[in-house]
Amino acid sequence: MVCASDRKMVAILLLRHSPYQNHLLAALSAEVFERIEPHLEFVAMPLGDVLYESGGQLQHVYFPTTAIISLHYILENGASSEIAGVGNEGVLGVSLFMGGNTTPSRASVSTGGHGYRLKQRLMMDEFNRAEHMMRLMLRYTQALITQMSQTAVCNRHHSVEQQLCRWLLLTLDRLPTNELTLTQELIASMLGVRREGITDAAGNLQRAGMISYRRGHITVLNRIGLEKHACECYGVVKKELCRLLPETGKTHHAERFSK
Amino acid sequence: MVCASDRKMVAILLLRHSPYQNHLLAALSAEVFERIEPHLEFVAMPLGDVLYESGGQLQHVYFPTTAIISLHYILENGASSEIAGVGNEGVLGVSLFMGGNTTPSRASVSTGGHGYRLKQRLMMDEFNRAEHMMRLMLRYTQALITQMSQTAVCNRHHSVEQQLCRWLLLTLDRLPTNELTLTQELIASMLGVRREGITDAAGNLQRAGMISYRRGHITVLNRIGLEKHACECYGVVKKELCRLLPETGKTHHAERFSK
DNA sequence: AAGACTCTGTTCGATAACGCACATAGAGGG
DNA sequence: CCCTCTATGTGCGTTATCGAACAGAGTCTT
Repeated sequence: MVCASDRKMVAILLLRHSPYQNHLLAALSAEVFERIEPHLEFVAMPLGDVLYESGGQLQHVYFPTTAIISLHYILENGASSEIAGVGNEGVLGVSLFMGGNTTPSRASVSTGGHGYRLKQRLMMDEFNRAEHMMRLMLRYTQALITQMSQTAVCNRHHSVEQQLCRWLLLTLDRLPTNELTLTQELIASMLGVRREGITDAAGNLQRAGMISYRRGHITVLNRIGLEKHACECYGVVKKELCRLLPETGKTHHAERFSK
Repeated sequence: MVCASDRKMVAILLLRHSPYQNHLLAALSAEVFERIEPHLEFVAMPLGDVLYESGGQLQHVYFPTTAIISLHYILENGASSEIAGVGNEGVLGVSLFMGGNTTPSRASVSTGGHGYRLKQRLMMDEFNRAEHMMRLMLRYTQALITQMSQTAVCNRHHSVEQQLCRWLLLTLDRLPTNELTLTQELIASMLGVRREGITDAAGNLQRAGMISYRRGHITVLNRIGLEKHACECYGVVKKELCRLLPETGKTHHAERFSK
Protein backbone atom coordinates (compact mmCIF):
# COMPACT_ATOMS: atom_id res chain seq x y z
CA MET A 1 0.00 0.00 0.00
CA VAL A 2 1.26 3.45 -0.88
CA CYS A 3 1.09 6.25 1.63
CA ALA A 4 -0.68 9.54 1.11
CA SER A 5 2.34 11.56 0.09
CA ASP A 6 3.37 8.95 -2.47
CA ARG A 7 -0.05 9.09 -3.99
CA LYS A 8 0.22 12.84 -4.06
CA MET A 9 3.39 12.72 -6.10
CA VAL A 10 2.00 10.16 -8.46
CA ALA A 11 -1.12 12.17 -9.03
CA ILE A 12 0.86 15.29 -9.73
CA LEU A 13 3.27 13.58 -12.07
CA LEU A 14 0.59 11.88 -14.09
CA LEU A 15 -1.73 14.88 -14.04
CA ARG A 16 -4.67 12.60 -13.44
CA HIS A 17 -7.68 13.59 -11.44
CA SER A 18 -6.80 13.70 -7.79
CA PRO A 19 -8.13 15.46 -4.70
CA TYR A 20 -4.65 16.93 -4.33
CA GLN A 21 -5.33 19.21 -7.23
CA ASN A 22 -7.37 21.21 -4.77
CA HIS A 23 -5.00 23.25 -2.64
CA LEU A 24 -7.02 23.00 0.53
CA LEU A 25 -7.36 19.25 0.35
CA ALA A 26 -3.65 19.06 -0.41
CA ALA A 27 -2.90 21.12 2.69
CA LEU A 28 -4.67 18.76 5.06
CA SER A 29 -2.62 16.65 7.41
CA ALA A 30 -2.17 13.03 6.35
CA GLU A 31 -4.34 11.91 9.23
CA VAL A 32 -7.31 14.08 8.37
CA PHE A 33 -6.93 13.47 4.68
CA GLU A 34 -6.95 9.72 5.02
CA ARG A 35 -10.06 9.89 7.14
CA ILE A 36 -12.09 11.89 4.65
CA GLU A 37 -10.67 10.51 1.44
CA PRO A 38 -13.07 7.56 1.20
CA HIS A 39 -15.95 10.01 1.42
CA LEU A 40 -14.71 12.42 -1.22
CA GLU A 41 -16.98 12.07 -4.18
CA PHE A 42 -15.56 12.92 -7.60
CA VAL A 43 -18.01 15.09 -9.51
CA ALA A 44 -18.21 16.65 -12.94
CA MET A 45 -19.02 20.34 -12.96
CA PRO A 46 -20.24 21.34 -16.38
CA LEU A 47 -20.42 25.01 -17.36
CA GLY A 48 -23.55 26.66 -16.08
CA ASP A 49 -24.40 24.08 -13.44
CA VAL A 50 -26.02 25.69 -10.44
CA LEU A 51 -24.53 24.18 -7.31
CA TYR A 52 -26.78 26.07 -5.06
CA GLU A 53 -29.49 28.61 -5.23
CA SER A 54 -29.76 31.66 -3.03
CA GLY A 55 -31.23 30.59 0.28
CA GLY A 56 -31.19 26.87 -0.49
CA GLN A 57 -29.89 24.26 1.89
CA LEU A 58 -26.35 23.10 1.38
CA GLN A 59 -25.94 19.34 1.24
CA HIS A 60 -22.25 19.30 0.38
CA VAL A 61 -19.14 21.39 0.36
CA TYR A 62 -17.32 21.37 -3.00
CA PHE A 63 -13.58 21.37 -3.58
CA PRO A 64 -13.03 22.30 -7.23
CA THR A 65 -9.97 20.94 -8.97
CA THR A 66 -10.28 22.04 -12.58
CA ALA A 67 -13.62 23.81 -12.43
CA ILE A 68 -14.19 27.41 -11.32
CA ILE A 69 -17.27 28.40 -9.42
CA SER A 70 -18.71 31.85 -9.31
CA LEU A 71 -20.62 33.19 -6.33
CA HIS A 72 -22.95 35.79 -7.59
CA TYR A 73 -25.81 37.76 -6.31
CA ILE A 74 -28.93 38.25 -8.36
CA LEU A 75 -30.93 41.37 -7.77
CA GLU A 76 -34.70 41.56 -7.90
CA ASN A 77 -34.56 43.20 -11.32
CA GLY A 78 -32.42 40.38 -12.67
CA ALA A 79 -29.14 42.27 -12.74
CA SER A 80 -26.28 40.44 -11.11
CA SER A 81 -22.64 40.61 -10.13
CA GLU A 82 -20.03 38.15 -9.13
CA ILE A 83 -19.09 38.60 -5.51
CA ALA A 84 -16.22 36.14 -5.47
CA GLY A 85 -14.87 33.17 -7.35
CA VAL A 86 -13.83 29.78 -6.05
CA GLY A 87 -11.33 27.58 -7.85
CA ASN A 88 -8.77 24.97 -6.93
CA GLU A 89 -7.49 27.28 -4.19
CA GLY A 90 -10.68 27.05 -2.19
CA VAL A 91 -13.93 25.49 -1.17
CA LEU A 92 -17.55 26.26 -1.94
CA GLY A 93 -19.96 26.36 0.96
CA VAL A 94 -18.25 28.17 3.81
CA SER A 95 -21.65 29.11 5.22
CA LEU A 96 -22.04 25.48 6.16
CA PHE A 97 -19.30 25.49 8.76
CA MET A 98 -19.72 29.15 9.59
CA GLY A 99 -23.06 28.20 11.01
CA GLY A 100 -25.45 29.86 8.59
CA ASN A 101 -26.00 26.92 6.30
CA THR A 102 -27.34 29.17 3.54
CA THR A 103 -26.19 32.38 1.92
CA PRO A 104 -28.12 34.89 -0.13
CA SER A 105 -26.19 34.22 -3.32
CA ARG A 106 -26.09 31.70 -6.12
CA ALA A 107 -23.16 29.45 -6.92
CA SER A 108 -22.75 28.38 -10.51
CA VAL A 109 -19.97 26.89 -12.57
CA SER A 110 -18.23 29.54 -14.67
CA THR A 111 -15.52 27.28 -16.04
CA GLY A 112 -16.47 23.67 -16.61
CA GLY A 113 -14.32 21.00 -15.04
CA HIS A 114 -14.26 18.68 -12.08
CA GLY A 115 -14.02 18.65 -8.35
CA TYR A 116 -14.71 16.66 -5.23
CA ARG A 117 -17.49 17.01 -2.77
CA LEU A 118 -18.06 16.02 0.81
CA LYS A 119 -21.37 15.52 2.56
CA GLN A 120 -22.43 18.23 4.96
CA ARG A 121 -22.47 15.86 7.88
CA LEU A 122 -18.94 14.60 7.32
CA MET A 123 -17.63 18.08 6.85
CA MET A 124 -19.14 19.22 10.11
CA ASP A 125 -17.81 16.21 11.97
CA GLU A 126 -14.36 16.94 10.69
CA PHE A 127 -14.62 20.65 11.37
CA ASN A 128 -15.63 20.01 14.96
CA ARG A 129 -13.24 17.20 15.57
CA ALA A 130 -10.02 18.23 13.89
CA GLU A 131 -8.41 21.47 14.95
CA HIS A 132 -6.37 21.37 11.77
CA MET A 133 -9.36 21.30 9.46
CA MET A 134 -11.07 24.09 11.32
CA ARG A 135 -8.05 26.39 11.22
CA LEU A 136 -7.57 25.81 7.53
CA MET A 137 -11.20 26.48 6.70
CA LEU A 138 -11.30 29.64 8.78
CA ARG A 139 -8.19 31.01 7.17
CA TYR A 140 -9.58 30.29 3.75
CA THR A 141 -12.79 32.05 4.73
CA GLN A 142 -10.80 35.10 5.63
CA ALA A 143 -9.16 35.08 2.22
CA LEU A 144 -12.64 34.91 0.76
CA ILE A 145 -13.65 37.91 2.83
CA THR A 146 -10.72 39.82 1.37
CA GLN A 147 -11.83 38.91 -2.12
CA MET A 148 -15.34 40.17 -1.40
CA SER A 149 -14.23 43.46 0.12
CA GLN A 150 -11.92 44.07 -2.74
CA THR A 151 -14.74 43.43 -5.18
CA ALA A 152 -16.81 46.04 -3.37
CA VAL A 153 -14.14 48.74 -3.60
CA CYS A 154 -13.21 47.80 -7.13
CA ASN A 155 -16.81 48.08 -8.29
CA ARG A 156 -16.95 51.59 -7.02
CA HIS A 157 -13.64 53.03 -8.11
CA HIS A 158 -12.14 51.23 -11.08
CA SER A 159 -12.88 51.21 -14.77
CA VAL A 160 -14.35 48.25 -16.57
CA GLU A 161 -11.02 47.70 -18.28
CA GLN A 162 -9.11 47.51 -15.02
CA GLN A 163 -11.70 45.17 -13.59
CA LEU A 164 -11.46 42.97 -16.63
CA CYS A 165 -7.71 42.69 -16.08
CA ARG A 166 -8.22 41.79 -12.45
CA TRP A 167 -10.81 39.18 -13.32
CA LEU A 168 -8.72 37.61 -16.06
CA LEU A 169 -5.75 37.32 -13.75
CA LEU A 170 -7.72 35.80 -10.91
CA THR A 171 -9.24 33.29 -13.29
CA LEU A 172 -5.93 32.50 -14.92
CA ASP A 173 -4.44 31.67 -11.56
CA ARG A 174 -6.98 28.89 -11.21
CA LEU A 175 -6.25 27.31 -14.56
CA PRO A 176 -3.33 25.25 -15.81
CA THR A 177 -3.30 26.99 -19.21
CA ASN A 178 -3.22 30.58 -20.35
CA GLU A 179 -6.37 30.23 -22.38
CA LEU A 180 -9.80 30.91 -20.98
CA THR A 181 -12.86 29.45 -22.63
CA LEU A 182 -15.72 31.86 -22.22
CA THR A 183 -17.71 34.47 -24.05
CA GLN A 184 -17.70 38.19 -23.50
CA GLU A 185 -21.33 37.91 -22.56
CA LEU A 186 -20.39 35.64 -19.68
CA ILE A 187 -17.59 37.88 -18.47
CA ALA A 188 -19.96 40.82 -18.60
CA SER A 189 -22.43 39.07 -16.35
CA MET A 190 -19.60 38.23 -13.94
CA LEU A 191 -18.53 41.82 -13.63
CA GLY A 192 -22.09 43.05 -13.70
CA VAL A 193 -21.57 45.32 -16.70
CA ARG A 194 -22.85 45.40 -20.28
CA ARG A 195 -21.48 43.05 -22.85
CA GLU A 196 -20.47 46.01 -25.02
CA GLY A 197 -18.30 47.29 -22.22
CA ILE A 198 -16.34 44.06 -22.31
CA THR A 199 -16.04 44.20 -26.09
CA ASP A 200 -14.52 47.65 -25.74
CA ALA A 201 -12.14 46.74 -22.98
CA ALA A 202 -11.09 43.46 -24.55
CA GLY A 203 -10.49 45.25 -27.84
CA ASN A 204 -8.14 47.66 -26.11
CA LEU A 205 -6.24 44.88 -24.42
CA GLN A 206 -5.92 43.01 -27.68
CA ARG A 207 -4.62 46.07 -29.51
CA ALA A 208 -2.10 46.50 -26.71
CA GLY A 209 -0.97 42.95 -27.39
CA MET A 210 -1.78 41.64 -23.94
CA ILE A 211 -4.42 39.18 -24.97
CA SER A 212 -5.75 37.68 -28.15
CA TYR A 213 -9.18 36.28 -28.57
CA ARG A 214 -11.68 34.70 -30.84
CA ARG A 215 -15.29 33.69 -30.28
CA GLY A 216 -15.42 32.24 -26.83
CA HIS A 217 -11.67 31.95 -26.30
CA ILE A 218 -9.25 34.35 -24.70
CA THR A 219 -5.51 33.75 -24.64
CA VAL A 220 -3.32 35.75 -22.34
CA LEU A 221 -0.13 36.75 -24.15
CA ASN A 222 1.45 39.13 -21.72
CA ARG A 223 0.70 38.39 -18.12
CA ILE A 224 3.02 41.02 -16.70
CA GLY A 225 1.41 43.62 -18.90
CA LEU A 226 -2.01 42.65 -17.60
CA GLU A 227 -0.82 42.93 -14.03
CA LYS A 228 0.46 46.41 -14.67
CA HIS A 229 -2.77 47.35 -16.37
CA ALA A 230 -4.99 45.89 -13.65
CA CYS A 231 -5.93 47.84 -10.60
CA GLU A 232 -4.21 47.14 -7.31
CA CYS A 233 -7.11 44.89 -6.32
CA TYR A 234 -5.69 41.83 -7.98
CA GLY A 235 -2.43 42.05 -6.10
CA VAL A 236 -4.13 42.55 -2.76
CA VAL A 237 -6.36 39.50 -3.13
CA LYS A 238 -3.47 37.40 -4.32
CA LYS A 239 -1.13 38.47 -1.58
CA GLU A 240 -3.68 37.82 1.11
CA LEU A 241 -4.31 34.36 -0.21
CA CYS A 242 -0.61 33.56 -0.13
CA ARG A 243 -0.25 35.04 3.32
CA LEU A 244 -3.20 33.21 4.81
CA LEU A 245 -2.62 29.87 3.14
CA PRO A 246 1.08 29.50 2.50
CA GLU A 247 0.85 25.72 2.69
CA THR A 248 -1.34 25.61 -0.37
CA GLY A 249 1.75 26.32 -2.42
CA LYS A 250 2.16 28.85 -5.13
CA THR A 251 -0.23 29.15 -8.00
CA HIS A 252 0.88 28.39 -11.51
CA HIS A 253 1.92 31.94 -12.16
CA ALA A 254 2.09 35.17 -10.19
CA GLU A 255 5.33 34.38 -8.42
CA ARG A 256 5.86 38.02 -7.77
CA PHE A 257 3.10 37.96 -5.21
CA SER A 258 4.28 34.93 -3.39
CA LYS A 259 6.88 36.78 -1.34
CA MET B 1 -24.44 39.38 45.09
CA VAL B 2 -26.59 39.86 42.03
CA CYS B 3 -26.50 37.35 39.22
CA ALA B 4 -25.73 38.15 35.59
CA SER B 5 -29.30 38.39 34.41
CA ASP B 6 -30.23 40.72 37.25
CA ARG B 7 -27.42 42.99 36.29
CA LYS B 8 -28.59 42.87 32.71
CA MET B 9 -32.03 44.11 33.67
CA VAL B 10 -30.64 46.80 35.88
CA ALA B 11 -28.33 48.02 33.16
CA ILE B 12 -31.10 48.16 30.62
CA LEU B 13 -33.51 49.91 32.95
CA LEU B 14 -31.06 52.55 33.96
CA LEU B 15 -29.59 52.92 30.49
CA ARG B 16 -26.14 53.11 31.95
CA HIS B 17 -23.08 51.81 30.22
CA SER B 18 -23.08 48.05 30.24
CA PRO B 19 -21.53 45.30 28.15
CA TYR B 20 -25.07 44.06 27.55
CA GLN B 21 -25.63 46.96 25.23
CA ASN B 22 -23.60 44.98 22.75
CA HIS B 23 -25.80 42.28 21.29
CA LEU B 24 -23.09 39.68 20.98
CA LEU B 25 -21.93 40.08 24.55
CA ALA B 26 -25.55 39.93 25.64
CA ALA B 27 -26.02 36.68 23.75
CA LEU B 28 -23.22 34.89 25.56
CA SER B 29 -24.09 32.19 28.05
CA ALA B 30 -23.91 33.24 31.69
CA GLU B 31 -20.93 30.99 32.21
CA VAL B 32 -18.85 32.46 29.42
CA PHE B 33 -19.93 35.98 30.17
CA GLU B 34 -18.96 35.79 33.81
CA ARG B 35 -15.56 34.47 32.85
CA ILE B 36 -14.70 37.28 30.48
CA GLU B 37 -16.50 40.13 32.24
CA PRO B 38 -13.58 41.02 34.52
CA HIS B 39 -11.41 41.40 31.45
CA LEU B 40 -13.75 43.57 29.45
CA GLU B 41 -12.25 47.00 29.31
CA PHE B 42 -14.59 49.95 28.90
CA VAL B 43 -13.24 52.32 26.26
CA ALA B 44 -14.25 55.64 24.78
CA MET B 45 -14.35 55.70 20.99
CA PRO B 46 -14.26 59.30 19.82
CA LEU B 47 -15.19 60.15 16.25
CA GLY B 48 -12.33 59.57 13.85
CA ASP B 49 -10.30 57.31 16.11
CA VAL B 50 -8.44 54.72 14.08
CA LEU B 51 -8.73 51.38 15.86
CA TYR B 52 -6.54 49.66 13.42
CA GLU B 53 -4.61 50.39 10.31
CA SER B 54 -4.55 48.21 7.24
CA GLY B 55 -2.11 45.40 7.87
CA GLY B 56 -1.48 46.28 11.49
CA GLN B 57 -1.51 43.74 14.29
CA LEU B 58 -4.71 43.43 16.27
CA GLN B 59 -4.23 43.63 20.01
CA HIS B 60 -7.90 43.56 20.95
CA VAL B 61 -11.34 42.78 19.66
CA TYR B 62 -13.84 45.60 20.18
CA PHE B 63 -17.50 45.28 21.09
CA PRO B 64 -19.11 48.66 20.40
CA THR B 65 -22.09 49.67 22.50
CA THR B 66 -22.92 53.22 21.43
CA ALA B 67 -20.14 53.79 18.90
CA ILE B 68 -20.20 52.72 15.26
CA ILE B 69 -17.07 51.59 13.52
CA SER B 70 -16.50 51.70 9.82
CA LEU B 71 -14.33 49.21 8.01
CA HIS B 72 -13.03 50.90 4.96
CA TYR B 73 -10.52 50.24 2.34
CA ILE B 74 -8.19 52.96 1.16
CA LEU B 75 -6.90 52.74 -2.36
CA GLU B 76 -3.43 53.76 -3.44
CA ASN B 77 -4.76 56.97 -4.93
CA GLY B 78 -6.43 57.90 -1.67
CA ALA B 79 -10.00 57.10 -2.71
CA SER B 80 -11.86 54.91 -0.28
CA SER B 81 -15.09 53.11 0.42
CA GLU B 82 -16.73 51.60 3.40
CA ILE B 83 -16.85 47.85 3.11
CA ALA B 84 -18.95 47.23 6.17
CA GLY B 85 -19.97 48.84 9.42
CA VAL B 86 -19.84 47.44 12.94
CA GLY B 87 -22.09 48.67 15.71
CA ASN B 88 -23.67 47.26 18.82
CA GLU B 89 -24.77 44.21 16.83
CA GLY B 90 -21.23 43.05 16.25
CA VAL B 91 -17.56 42.87 16.97
CA LEU B 92 -14.53 44.45 15.37
CA GLY B 93 -11.58 42.20 14.62
CA VAL B 94 -12.94 38.96 13.22
CA SER B 95 -9.62 38.36 11.47
CA LEU B 96 -8.19 37.66 14.88
CA PHE B 97 -10.14 34.50 15.46
CA MET B 98 -10.41 33.67 11.78
CA GLY B 99 -6.69 33.12 11.89
CA GLY B 100 -5.42 35.97 9.75
CA ASN B 101 -4.77 38.43 12.55
CA THR B 102 -4.69 41.33 10.09
CA THR B 103 -6.91 42.55 7.28
CA PRO B 104 -6.18 44.90 4.42
CA SER B 105 -8.60 47.55 5.61
CA ARG B 106 -8.77 50.34 8.14
CA ALA B 107 -11.18 50.50 11.03
CA SER B 108 -12.16 53.94 12.25
CA VAL B 109 -14.92 55.32 14.40
CA SER B 110 -17.69 56.86 12.30
CA THR B 111 -20.03 57.63 15.17
CA GLY B 112 -18.42 58.54 18.45
CA GLY B 113 -19.43 56.59 21.52
CA HIS B 114 -18.24 53.79 23.72
CA GLY B 115 -17.58 50.11 23.75
CA TYR B 116 -15.71 47.32 25.44
CA ARG B 117 -12.60 45.58 24.38
CA LEU B 118 -10.98 42.28 25.13
CA LYS B 119 -7.32 41.39 24.78
CA GLN B 120 -6.39 39.20 21.84
CA ARG B 121 -5.11 36.46 24.08
CA LEU B 122 -8.26 36.22 26.16
CA MET B 123 -10.44 36.24 23.09
CA MET B 124 -8.50 33.39 21.58
CA ASP B 125 -8.60 31.37 24.78
CA GLU B 126 -12.34 31.77 24.92
CA PHE B 127 -12.81 31.03 21.23
CA ASN B 128 -10.84 27.80 21.51
CA ARG B 129 -12.30 26.75 24.81
CA ALA B 130 -15.95 27.59 24.60
CA GLU B 131 -17.97 26.07 21.83
CA HIS B 132 -20.63 28.67 22.49
CA MET B 133 -18.36 31.62 21.91
CA MET B 134 -16.95 30.11 18.74
CA ARG B 135 -20.37 29.42 17.22
CA LEU B 136 -21.55 32.90 17.98
CA MET B 137 -18.50 34.54 16.48
CA LEU B 138 -18.65 32.44 13.35
CA ARG B 139 -22.29 33.20 12.79
CA TYR B 140 -21.62 36.89 13.24
CA THR B 141 -18.79 36.63 10.74
CA GLN B 142 -21.15 35.18 8.24
CA ALA B 143 -23.51 38.09 8.72
CA LEU B 144 -20.54 40.35 8.09
CA ILE B 145 -19.81 38.47 4.89
CA THR B 146 -23.36 39.12 3.78
CA GLN B 147 -22.93 42.80 4.47
CA MET B 148 -19.76 42.90 2.40
CA SER B 149 -21.21 41.03 -0.58
CA GLN B 150 -24.22 43.25 -0.55
CA THR B 151 -21.99 46.31 -0.55
CA ALA B 152 -20.24 44.96 -3.62
CA VAL B 153 -23.45 44.45 -5.59
CA CYS B 154 -24.95 47.68 -4.36
CA ASN B 155 -21.90 49.66 -5.48
CA ARG B 156 -22.30 48.31 -8.95
CA HIS B 157 -26.01 48.55 -9.53
CA HIS B 158 -27.71 51.13 -7.35
CA SER B 159 -27.90 54.89 -7.42
CA VAL B 160 -26.26 57.11 -4.86
CA GLU B 161 -29.66 57.99 -3.51
CA GLN B 162 -30.61 54.37 -2.93
CA GLN B 163 -27.30 53.69 -1.31
CA LEU B 164 -27.72 56.66 0.94
CA CYS B 165 -31.06 55.24 2.11
CA ARG B 166 -29.48 51.87 2.78
CA TRP B 167 -26.65 53.44 4.70
CA LEU B 168 -28.89 55.65 6.79
CA LEU B 169 -31.07 52.71 7.73
CA LEU B 170 -28.17 50.49 8.68
CA THR B 171 -26.71 53.26 10.78
CA LEU B 172 -30.03 54.08 12.38
CA ASP B 173 -30.42 50.47 13.49
CA ARG B 174 -27.31 50.84 15.56
CA LEU B 175 -28.40 53.98 17.34
CA PRO B 176 -30.96 54.57 20.07
CA THR B 177 -32.21 57.80 18.46
CA ASN B 178 -33.42 58.75 15.03
CA GLU B 179 -30.87 61.50 14.67
CA LEU B 180 -27.45 60.93 13.15
CA THR B 181 -24.64 63.33 13.87
CA LEU B 182 -22.43 63.55 10.84
CA THR B 183 -21.62 65.70 7.87
CA GLN B 184 -22.40 65.01 4.25
CA GLU B 185 -18.69 65.00 3.60
CA LEU B 186 -18.31 62.06 5.97
CA ILE B 187 -21.18 60.12 4.45
CA ALA B 188 -19.69 60.70 1.02
CA SER B 189 -16.41 59.18 2.08
CA MET B 190 -18.27 56.20 3.53
CA LEU B 191 -20.08 55.49 0.30
CA GLY B 192 -17.04 56.39 -1.75
CA VAL B 193 -18.82 59.09 -3.75
CA ARG B 194 -18.52 62.86 -4.09
CA ARG B 195 -19.84 65.11 -1.40
CA GLU B 196 -22.04 66.89 -3.97
CA GLY B 197 -23.69 63.59 -4.76
CA ILE B 198 -24.79 63.32 -1.15
CA THR B 199 -26.01 66.91 -1.12
CA ASP B 200 -28.18 66.09 -4.12
CA ALA B 201 -29.53 62.86 -2.75
CA ALA B 202 -30.13 64.24 0.74
CA GLY B 203 -31.90 67.23 -0.79
CA ASN B 204 -34.26 64.89 -2.60
CA LEU B 205 -34.99 62.90 0.51
CA GLN B 206 -35.64 66.06 2.48
CA ARG B 207 -38.01 67.40 -0.16
CA ALA B 208 -39.80 64.06 -0.02
CA GLY B 209 -40.19 64.59 3.72
CA MET B 210 -38.29 61.47 4.72
CA ILE B 211 -35.46 63.22 6.50
CA SER B 212 -34.64 66.67 7.71
CA TYR B 213 -31.18 67.94 8.27
CA ARG B 214 -29.02 70.81 9.27
CA ARG B 215 -25.24 71.22 9.40
CA GLY B 216 -23.94 67.94 10.65
CA HIS B 217 -27.24 66.50 11.81
CA ILE B 218 -29.70 64.28 10.02
CA THR B 219 -33.06 63.36 11.49
CA VAL B 220 -35.06 60.52 10.03
CA LEU B 221 -38.72 61.48 9.87
CA ASN B 222 -40.19 58.63 7.89
CA ARG B 223 -38.45 55.35 8.35
CA ILE B 224 -40.90 53.31 6.32
CA GLY B 225 -40.53 55.75 3.45
CA LEU B 226 -36.77 55.36 3.55
CA GLU B 227 -37.10 51.59 3.48
CA LYS B 228 -39.29 51.79 0.42
CA HIS B 229 -36.88 54.17 -1.23
CA ALA B 230 -33.80 52.11 -0.41
CA CYS B 231 -32.64 49.30 -2.60
CA GLU B 232 -33.30 45.73 -1.58
CA CYS B 233 -29.81 45.55 -0.11
CA TYR B 234 -30.82 46.94 3.24
CA GLY B 235 -33.49 44.31 3.76
CA VAL B 236 -31.20 41.46 2.79
CA VAL B 237 -28.48 42.46 5.22
CA LYS B 238 -30.99 43.03 7.98
CA LYS B 239 -32.79 39.75 7.45
CA GLU B 240 -29.59 37.77 7.40
CA LEU B 241 -28.49 39.34 10.63
CA CYS B 242 -31.77 38.41 12.28
CA ARG B 243 -31.63 34.92 10.87
CA LEU B 244 -28.07 34.24 11.90
CA LEU B 245 -28.22 35.85 15.31
CA PRO B 246 -31.78 35.61 16.56
CA GLU B 247 -30.62 35.61 20.17
CA THR B 248 -29.27 39.12 19.83
CA GLY B 249 -32.83 40.34 19.90
CA LYS B 250 -34.46 42.76 17.56
CA THR B 251 -33.00 46.13 16.80
CA HIS B 252 -34.75 49.27 17.89
CA HIS B 253 -36.71 49.51 14.69
CA ALA B 254 -37.19 47.46 11.55
CA GLU B 255 -39.59 44.99 13.06
CA ARG B 256 -40.80 44.07 9.62
CA PHE B 257 -37.52 42.29 8.96
CA SER B 258 -37.47 40.34 12.15
CA LYS B 259 -39.81 37.62 10.92
C1' DA C 1 -22.53 22.96 -47.99
C1' DA C 2 -26.28 25.67 -46.33
C1' DG C 3 -28.70 27.56 -42.75
C1' DA C 4 -29.48 28.87 -38.11
C1' DC C 5 -27.78 30.66 -34.21
C1' DT C 6 -24.82 32.96 -31.27
C1' DC C 7 -21.07 35.81 -30.52
C1' DT C 8 -18.69 40.16 -31.60
C1' DG C 9 -18.22 45.00 -33.41
C1' DT C 10 -20.17 49.55 -33.85
C1' DT C 11 -23.27 53.22 -33.70
C1' DC C 12 -26.34 56.67 -31.38
C1' DG C 13 -28.37 59.31 -27.81
C1' DA C 14 -29.44 59.26 -22.77
C1' DT C 15 -28.03 59.39 -18.07
C1' DA C 16 -25.50 59.28 -13.82
C1' DA C 17 -21.74 60.54 -11.61
C1' DC C 18 -17.41 63.25 -11.66
C1' DG C 19 -14.29 67.45 -11.04
C1' DC C 20 -14.02 72.03 -10.31
C1' DA C 21 -15.31 76.67 -9.04
C1' DC C 22 -17.66 79.51 -6.29
C1' DA C 23 -21.68 81.36 -3.61
C1' DT C 24 -24.18 81.09 0.75
C1' DA C 25 -25.05 80.18 5.36
C1' DG C 26 -24.70 78.04 10.14
C1' DA C 27 -21.88 77.27 14.24
C1' DG C 28 -18.46 78.17 17.45
C1' DG C 29 -14.46 80.90 19.32
C1' DG C 30 -12.56 85.10 20.55
C1' DC D 1 -21.28 90.14 18.79
C1' DC D 2 -18.49 89.71 15.06
C1' DC D 3 -15.44 86.91 12.51
C1' DT D 4 -13.75 82.88 10.83
C1' DC D 5 -14.16 78.35 9.64
C1' DT D 6 -16.48 74.74 7.76
C1' DA D 7 -20.67 72.69 5.90
C1' DT D 8 -23.88 73.01 2.32
C1' DG D 9 -25.99 74.56 -2.29
C1' DT D 10 -25.47 75.20 -7.25
C1' DG D 11 -23.76 75.69 -11.64
C1' DC D 12 -21.10 74.50 -15.21
C1' DG D 13 -18.59 71.14 -18.73
C1' DT D 14 -16.57 66.31 -18.94
C1' DT D 15 -16.55 61.42 -18.75
C1' DA D 16 -17.96 56.65 -18.20
C1' DT D 17 -21.36 53.66 -18.56
C1' DC D 18 -25.90 52.46 -20.10
C1' DG D 19 -29.66 50.91 -23.35
C1' DA D 20 -31.12 49.71 -27.62
C1' DA D 21 -30.59 48.63 -32.36
C1' DC D 22 -28.29 46.49 -35.97
C1' DA D 23 -24.47 44.62 -39.05
C1' DG D 24 -20.94 41.23 -39.74
C1' DA D 25 -18.66 37.00 -38.68
C1' DG D 26 -17.75 32.26 -36.54
C1' DT D 27 -19.39 27.92 -35.27
C1' DC D 28 -22.28 24.13 -35.05
C1' DT D 29 -26.02 21.36 -36.92
C1' DT D 30 -28.30 19.11 -40.31
